[in-house]
Amino acid sequence: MAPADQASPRQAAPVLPDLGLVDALAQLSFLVYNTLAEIAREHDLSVVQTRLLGVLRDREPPMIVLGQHLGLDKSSISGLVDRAERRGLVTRTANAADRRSLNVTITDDGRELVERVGALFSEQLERHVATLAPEQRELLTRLAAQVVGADGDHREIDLHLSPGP
Amino acid sequence: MAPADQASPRQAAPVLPDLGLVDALAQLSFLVYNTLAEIAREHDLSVVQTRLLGVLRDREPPMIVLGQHLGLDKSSISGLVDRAERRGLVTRTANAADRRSLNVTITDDGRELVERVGALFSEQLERHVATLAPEQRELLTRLAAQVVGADGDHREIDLHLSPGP
DNA sequence: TATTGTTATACTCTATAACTATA
DNA sequence: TATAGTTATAGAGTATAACAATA
Repeated sequence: MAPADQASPRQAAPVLPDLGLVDALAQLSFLVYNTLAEIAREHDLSVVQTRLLGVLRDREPPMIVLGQHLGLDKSSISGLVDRAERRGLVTRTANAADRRSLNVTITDDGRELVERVGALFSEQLERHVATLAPEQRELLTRLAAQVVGADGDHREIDLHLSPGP
Repeated sequence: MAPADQASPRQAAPVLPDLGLVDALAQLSFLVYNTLAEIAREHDLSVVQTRLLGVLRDREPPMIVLGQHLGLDKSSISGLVDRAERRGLVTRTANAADRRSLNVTITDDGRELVERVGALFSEQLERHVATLAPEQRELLTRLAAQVVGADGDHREIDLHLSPGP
């Protein structure tokens, strides 16, 4: 490519679009969402399947609770778990306390898969923020956390990616 | 941070989760995405239908170009436009320069709808960042814009919501 | 009676492959 | 031949409604 003149991005100056808060947030979110969707797809997962596995990393909830975590109807969960189970990523297990209920458990394969996807997602996101200086990253983290923390009803994404310091 | 003591959120302090950058970004993005999805759904729109209308606000592209904007195969665009056209939100019009091609145009109804959804999305997002001080909002905007601007291939969300000052 | 989960049904969204009509 | 668009088909994902089993 290299259109040389016309718009000569000589070097560093990335020609930042002058966005308002709402547009900037919308575009950032879209970028992040697409990043996850793309990596998931490369592993034959949808975003919702990835979220399913993410939730199950540290829980073995009954179907109905899973539905609450993911914001889905129980009939949607049935199908979702069907497909994941068919692929050997999760299993349904009996619930000792209530015989109507079934717990959903991630398998070793499922765990391995979600960890791989999570790691790649994390790497890619790091690449996206690579132009930020350390203090800026720190700042962005705090601001994002504050906005998220101020929200009440909080659907799950829950890939808890950062291994933490 | 200042985690007060174990778990006594005396008052204002919203007990911010101590997230890493990646988790904070993921959760923020998820929050924003869900906000749009929910408002769209209340208007019988999916996120992709909303994006379709958003793109068409200032363009009348041929189907194939629409597919490039939205990152979809031409067959997916056919169906998408079919359903939107059936609802009277867009129309297909002849392309003078190439008789194989059809331009897609938003209707007045479509425009009205996407503007309503965009306004509500904007309001809701403003509510989400309401806990930020003006300088923080300014900062978040700049940081988000910088991350977005550093990205190359940029799929469209394009609701250009902020009427701008 | 109420709740947990499944199934039947219907619709959107997506892609691949085969097709038509232009170019 | 190559490109723009449609259609047929297949599958995921979603919800509503009706159902069975259990509480």
